[in-house]
Amino acid sequence: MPKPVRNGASARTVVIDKREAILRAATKVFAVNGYFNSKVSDIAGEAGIADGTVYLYFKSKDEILHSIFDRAMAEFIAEGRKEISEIDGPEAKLHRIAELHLGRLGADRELAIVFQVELRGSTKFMQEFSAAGFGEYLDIIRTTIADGQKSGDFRTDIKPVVAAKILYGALDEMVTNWVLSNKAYPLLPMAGEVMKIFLGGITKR
Amino acid sequence: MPKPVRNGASARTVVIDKREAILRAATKVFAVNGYFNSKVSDIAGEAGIADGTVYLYFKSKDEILHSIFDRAMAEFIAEGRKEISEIDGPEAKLHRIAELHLGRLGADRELAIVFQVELRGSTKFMQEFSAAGFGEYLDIIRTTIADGQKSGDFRTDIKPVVAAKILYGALDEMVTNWVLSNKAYPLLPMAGEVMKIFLGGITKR
Amino acid sequence: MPKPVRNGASARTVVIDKREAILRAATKVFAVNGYFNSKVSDIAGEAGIADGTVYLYFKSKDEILHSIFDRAMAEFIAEGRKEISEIDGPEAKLHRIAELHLGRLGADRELAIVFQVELRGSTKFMQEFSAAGFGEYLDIIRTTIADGQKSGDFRTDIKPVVAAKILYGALDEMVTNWVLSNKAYPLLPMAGEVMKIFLGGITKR
Amino acid sequence: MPKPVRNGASARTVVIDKREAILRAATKVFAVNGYFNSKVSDIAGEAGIADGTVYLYFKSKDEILHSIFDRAMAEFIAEGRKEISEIDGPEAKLHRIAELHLGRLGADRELAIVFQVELRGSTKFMQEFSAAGFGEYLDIIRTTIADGQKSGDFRTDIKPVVAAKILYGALDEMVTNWVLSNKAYPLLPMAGEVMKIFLGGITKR
DNA sequence: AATGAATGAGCATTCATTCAT
DNA sequence: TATGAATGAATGCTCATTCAT
Repeated sequence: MPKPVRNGASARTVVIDKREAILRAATKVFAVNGYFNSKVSDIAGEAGIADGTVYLYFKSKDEILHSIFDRAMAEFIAEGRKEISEIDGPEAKLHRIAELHLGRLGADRELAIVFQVELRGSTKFMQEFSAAGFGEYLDIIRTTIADGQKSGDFRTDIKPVVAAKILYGALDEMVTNWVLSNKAYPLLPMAGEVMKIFLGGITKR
Repeated sequence: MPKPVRNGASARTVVIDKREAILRAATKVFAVNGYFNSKVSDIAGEAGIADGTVYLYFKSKDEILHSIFDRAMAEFIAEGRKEISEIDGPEAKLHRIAELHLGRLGADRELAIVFQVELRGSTKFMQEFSAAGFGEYLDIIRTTIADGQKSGDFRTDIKPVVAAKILYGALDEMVTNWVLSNKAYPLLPMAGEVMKIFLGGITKR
Repeated sequence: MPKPVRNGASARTVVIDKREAILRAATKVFAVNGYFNSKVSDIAGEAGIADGTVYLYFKSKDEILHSIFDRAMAEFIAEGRKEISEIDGPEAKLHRIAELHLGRLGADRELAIVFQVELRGSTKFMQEFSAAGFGEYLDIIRTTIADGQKSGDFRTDIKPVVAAKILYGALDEMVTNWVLSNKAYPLLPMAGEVMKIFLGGITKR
Repeated sequence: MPKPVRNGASARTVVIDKREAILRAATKVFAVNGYFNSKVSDIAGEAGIADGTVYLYFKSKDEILHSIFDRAMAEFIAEGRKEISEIDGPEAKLHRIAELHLGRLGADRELAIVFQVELRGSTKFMQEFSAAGFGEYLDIIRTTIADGQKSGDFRTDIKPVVAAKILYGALDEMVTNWVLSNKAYPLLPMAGEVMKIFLGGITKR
């Protein structure tokens, strides 16, 4: 039942905006205080709405955290797939993944904090996380490496799964260090550093 | 409720034992439920003591988590230093570090869970963690790599700090994956896999 | 959402209909969940209107409960007065009252539940209830009994007020038992059972 | 592990006392405000303890209400059984039951309020109530009436179940009226009034 | 040292009511 | 009239910590 709309924005837009506002506010609040130390009223306050309103868009505090992850991970994966499909050569593809990974999180410190720190606050969540998007992400890397082996670019004496975890772990560590560091340095350039070593390790000589 | 003492253990020994018992119990409880979902009474119950007794050995629940880390990290570093001092060659040293890292955590799944998951539940804690032993651990790796560059074994176009983080990140990811995996596989052998790639990446050709 | 109107009903009629619909819906909802466990939105949903619309017809949730009682009690009393005025003899009059009481509630289980159970959820409400229609109802019974004493039909060594309460209590208990019983039996026939004993107790021998 | 006790009271006694204190406080608070309008902190305050302490003795607010009923009903039934076993003749037995019923509740107005009003605030509770002690109580009355029929004292053209409900309903109504009345009159004497009519109605002529 | 009963601050969530449209 | 999104006050319950014994 669409109500008359004054400007170009639809009623649906308003809803999306408020949902977005809550997610943004929650990301910020979680980043600063941690999930367990954040109160729902903090999130509502940050979003400029009443406490109860949060529950019109999310079922629980927990669901907010999940949504932050879901939304970001979906974008992450979609963007990743799209970009590497437009690039030729496994080395260039991996390089691009590393740039996307560090570029995206490096551009949104709060999101990075939630990803690196809060998301891991519980084994339960980590396992759901692992079962969901994370596995898919790791798979993109693994496949790219396997393709590189078939094309003769990469050493065949290494297991793609393991190599994928190593690359992910290296990138992840860059982010965690960056997040926890007090010094403000750009995260994106670390992609080159990581790839220099990683490609050195997997490329055929 | 003084327990009968078998050997000539002093009162001090009893204290140490009880402190140890609490830390062991807490590691187990934290591993299963997560830090925030664990009650002090759960820990006390697991340790077979009264709730209040916990506070004779630790100032707060938070301090217990810190102590778990402190104790493990101290052992970790001491053992690491000792072992690599007995080994010659930067490659062999790094290899030994990887083995120690995965060997130790692979032998104590509960400790591994607390390290990989619970320890990261708060930015605040992560920063303290970072400031403390973790930096020292990373430094051992960094120094070893720098030594390898001086000795001509490793490429000099990479920054030791970055390479150290990459190695740590790769090892860390192995542990996290192992912890979150439902399949029971040995963690230690992954050390070889990681080193195959990492050394390939930093060794001069 | 104006519904198509079949007959020449005025806007006023629509209002009355909606008010009725809310009361009917509320009776049903209260009967199932109890007053305190019923949400205004449940009532609105049952009535097929928006939550806010309820407040165009009733000032508060509390007022709805009052209105259910008021409306039913007014009907109850009016019908009672009318019927007993058409009947001769105090015994027959009391018998008719019992039949009306059990007949009416026996025909509307939901209303009966609200009367027997929900209406008594608060001392405050019970006192208002008592002060209002209930006293009037009891008075009809009392007067009939007093008349029977004057006419020489009933024993004069009993107080009409007490006897009236006893009859009301007996009928009320029949309803409560019927409401709470899982077995489906007709309530009306219990009127005869009650009167057999009650009249036996108050009739001159 | 009995701790040294100063006076004759055991540790167990202390617990019982506090549990009792909570039940007494809750009965008072429920009587004044009604169950749903009473806060757990009100009960704790009335009992002179901290809010959390309530939960050391009761699982929930709901359980407190149940316990009030359970305890009182158990006493009620035990006392009833004992007394009527010591009395001869069905008329005298029924008379004693009426006296006990009105005497007990007439001596504890708060308990009476909870019994008459709060206990009926929810269909669910009423059904549990019905299934539990209440049925047993009604059974005592029913059996006594049936015995009176066998002994030739009571009319045999009435069903004992129905007669039992009528007596209970009459007594119950006396209590409810007394509870809701603003005038302070003694409840116990009403027993005689009720029995005068009830026995008149069921006794053989 | 050890106990565990008692404390009370803290918080997610609900829902009656309002009001802009 | 009607709507239903938004509000925000209200509260049962938990659990880290204390302390009398």
